[in-house]
Amino acid sequence: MTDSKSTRKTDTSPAGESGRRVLIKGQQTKSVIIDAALGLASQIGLEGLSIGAVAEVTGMSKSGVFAHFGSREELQISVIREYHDRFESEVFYPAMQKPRGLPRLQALFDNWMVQTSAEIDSGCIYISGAVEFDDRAGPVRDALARSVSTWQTALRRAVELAQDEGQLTRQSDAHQIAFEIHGLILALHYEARFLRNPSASDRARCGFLHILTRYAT
Amino acid sequence: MTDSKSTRKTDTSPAGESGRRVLIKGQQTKSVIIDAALGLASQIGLEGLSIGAVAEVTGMSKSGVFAHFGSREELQISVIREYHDRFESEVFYPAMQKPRGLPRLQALFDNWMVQTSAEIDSGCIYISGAVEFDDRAGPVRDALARSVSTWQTALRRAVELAQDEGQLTRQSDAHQIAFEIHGLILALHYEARFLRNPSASDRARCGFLHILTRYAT
DNA sequence: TGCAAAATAGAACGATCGTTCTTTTTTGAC
DNA sequence: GTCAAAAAAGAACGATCGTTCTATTTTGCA
Repeated sequence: MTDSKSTRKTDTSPAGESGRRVLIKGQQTKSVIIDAALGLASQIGLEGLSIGAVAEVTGMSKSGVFAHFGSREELQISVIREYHDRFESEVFYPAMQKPRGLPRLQALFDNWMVQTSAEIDSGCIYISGAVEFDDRAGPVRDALARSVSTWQTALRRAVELAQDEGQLTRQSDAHQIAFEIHGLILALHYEARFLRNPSASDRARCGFLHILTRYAT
Repeated sequence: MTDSKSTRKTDTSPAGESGRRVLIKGQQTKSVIIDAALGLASQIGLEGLSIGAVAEVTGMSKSGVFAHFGSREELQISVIREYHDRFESEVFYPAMQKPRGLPRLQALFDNWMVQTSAEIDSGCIYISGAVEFDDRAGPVRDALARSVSTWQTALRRAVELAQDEGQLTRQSDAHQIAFEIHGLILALHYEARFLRNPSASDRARCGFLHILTRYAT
C-alpha cells in the first residue's frame, strides 16, 4: 500500500506529438479485460471478482491480466469507471436531449428503468457494490461512492428543474423526491432479481406515477 | 452434497421423557456460535462469513465450530434462521399487539425503521443476502428467500387489513403499497449505511407519510 | 467414581486467492 | 530487418478457505 510502484499508468498516451493514434496493443487488451471484468463483477459482485476468473474468461494468464492494473483494487476501480461511463451514456446523456422539466425527468427514470431491467439478469454494481463496501474503507469504496453521488446529483438536479419550470410543487425538496425514486429502483432490483417477481417493473413504474401525481401542479 | 452425513441434528431434545432440561452443553455453545456468526455476517455478509473468523471470535478451534454444523452452508442457514427469529420478535410480534388497521401498519413500519436504523452500523442480512445470493441457487438462497417472503406477506396482510377497515383506499392493491414501503426501507439502508447520509431516516419517515396520505380515506 | 458419549482441539489436505519474480513472446519505431 | 521496450506467460510464494481425520478433553448419567 505504501510503496507507489504503479506498474503501468496508461492514461497518458505515449504518442507524444501526434495526438491521434490507434489504440496500441496494451490498451486494446486492457479494454477487453475491463469489459470481461465488468461482466463478471455484474454477476458475482466486485468482491467476488477474481483475477483468475478474468484471466480464464479472456483466455489470458493471471499475471498477464494482473500486469495491466498492478493490483486487484485497481482492477475493481477500472470496472467502476467503466460502469460509470456506460451508465452515463445510456441513462444520463440521452435524457439530456429532452427539454428540461418533466420530460427530462421522465426520460431519466425511463432510461434508468430500462437499465435496471436489463440488469435483472446481470446485476447492478451500484447496488451490489454498496452492500459489499458499505463498511469497508478504501479507494474502491471511494470510487463507488463518488460515481453514485454524481448520478444522484444529476437526478436531483432534474427534479429541481421540473420545480423551476413549475411542473412540480416545492412541498417537498428535490432531495426527498429523488430519495423516493431511488427507493423504487432499489425495490425493483430486489424483487425482480432476488425474488424473481415478474411484476416488479410494473410496480416501479406505477410508483413513479404516484410520485409525479402527488407533486404535480 | 449427496451423502447425508448430517453430523448432529440437535432439534430433537435428547431429554426424552422429562421434556424440561436446561440446555445441554453443545446447545449452549451452538447458540454462542450462531450469535457470533450473526454479528459477523451482519458486518461482512453471509458470503464473507468464514468458519475461521467465527472460531476466532468465539475463542474456539475451527473444527470445534465446524462440528456443530457440518458445513458452512448449514452455518449460514442457521444464521438466517436466527435473524428471522429476532426480526419476528422485534418487528412483527410487538406490532401485532396493536389494533388491526393503520395503528398496526404504522407500528410495523416504525419497528422496521428502528431495526433498520440500528442496522446502519451492523448491516441487514435480508438486504446484503439478497445481493449476494440473487443469482446463486441452493439451500442458503432458499432459506433467505423464504424468510423475506414470510415478512413481505405479513406486511402486505397489514396493508390489506387497513383497507378492510376502510382506513386505506383500494385504488392500489396491497402489493403495490407494500412495494413502495419496501423501497423506502431499501433507500434508507442504502443512503444511511453506504453514503453515510444522516438525513436518510427523516426521508424514509417522510416518504411513509406521503404514502399514507395518498391512500388515506 | 466410572465410563461411554458428546464436545472440542489439532494437524493436515487440496484448492484458490493476490502478488512477485523471471522468462519468453510480441510489438512497433528506426 | 534490428532491437529495445512493451506485453504476456509461467512458476512459485504465503495466506486463507472449507473440510476431513484423529486425538484429546469434557460432559453427564449409572
